[in-house]
Amino acid sequence: MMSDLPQLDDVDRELLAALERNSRRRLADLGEQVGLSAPAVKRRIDRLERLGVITGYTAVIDHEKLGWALEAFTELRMIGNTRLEDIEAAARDLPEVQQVFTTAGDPDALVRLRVQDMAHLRRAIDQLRRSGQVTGTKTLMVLSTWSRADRTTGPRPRPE
Amino acid sequence: MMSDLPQLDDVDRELLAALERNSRRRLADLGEQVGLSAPAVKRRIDRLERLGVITGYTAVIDHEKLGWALEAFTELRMIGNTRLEDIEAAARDLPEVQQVFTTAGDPDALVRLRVQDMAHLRRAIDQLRRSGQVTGTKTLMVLSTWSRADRTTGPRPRPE
DNA sequence: AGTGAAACCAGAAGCCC
DNA sequence: GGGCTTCTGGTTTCACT
Repeated sequence: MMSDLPQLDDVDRELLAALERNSRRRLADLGEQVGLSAPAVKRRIDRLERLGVITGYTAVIDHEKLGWALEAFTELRMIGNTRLEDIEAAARDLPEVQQVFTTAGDPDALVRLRVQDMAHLRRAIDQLRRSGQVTGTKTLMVLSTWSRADRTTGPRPRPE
Repeated sequence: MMSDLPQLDDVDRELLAALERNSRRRLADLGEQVGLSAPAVKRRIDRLERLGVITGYTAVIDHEKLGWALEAFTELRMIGNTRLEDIEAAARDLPEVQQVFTTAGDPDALVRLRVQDMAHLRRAIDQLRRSGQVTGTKTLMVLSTWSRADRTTGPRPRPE
């Protein structure tokens, strides 16, 4: 996975930042912001996709409005010979799992969970303990979340 | 923030899942998948946006390809009278901070950092310690990351 | 690489069921 | 609430610089 860095200029970086904030801006809008025409912007974006700098486009969902109101972090500790990718693979099968981070050091992994209520959380943690070779967990309730990626401007224009 | 839950049916949920995977599918495509016409899909999406279930649309960026190859979690401990929102506000000003979670329990907050190298990480942690009323930090290097939101299908079709 | 004009096609709106 | 048709306008391609 030794991806050498593509050559990007300031315009590319500005486009990336704009698309991260709102991936549905019009090509002409983006062009106005960075000082290019719409076709030029399109070719830039195509290139960024081809290079793998942009890996996809996603809708930001407010899971609280779907009834999944609780969030928690669970630290996982595994038996010694567990491979990192197995930890990750086991955890991400659960729909409650939003993110998995394998780490160097004491907890072997951090799992971010989204659940509907405490009973649901208990079930999810039980599942985690069952799957794989977990030797122990420690769970931390989340009181508030802030994500840079979620700092999108509201879905006003909606070209797509 | 007591948002009562909007009434969503299975089609809504299927649309949300599809848009989370790829927010740039054509309305007609989405309609084919869920068994509706394109205008009907548009009305559904408009409603989901209006309800605040969909809060935005963002491009998924591979920060490793931008040279920000290292990731870390830093646990923050603050002096007793620090307000949660102040913790969050202080951390998110740093460009290195990707996510901030305030928690109930031992660490007061978890901060996910993205940096270019170890020197950069040291500077970011120093900043965190300076800003706000941090009494201590403990940092964990991340070996691998998996995010449900990043499981987008590649940017093939590109309507917008 | 970028611009500008033209063609094409997806999205938005109106209307009827 | 959904489908169909029309029309608007953004995206895309092409020719040129």
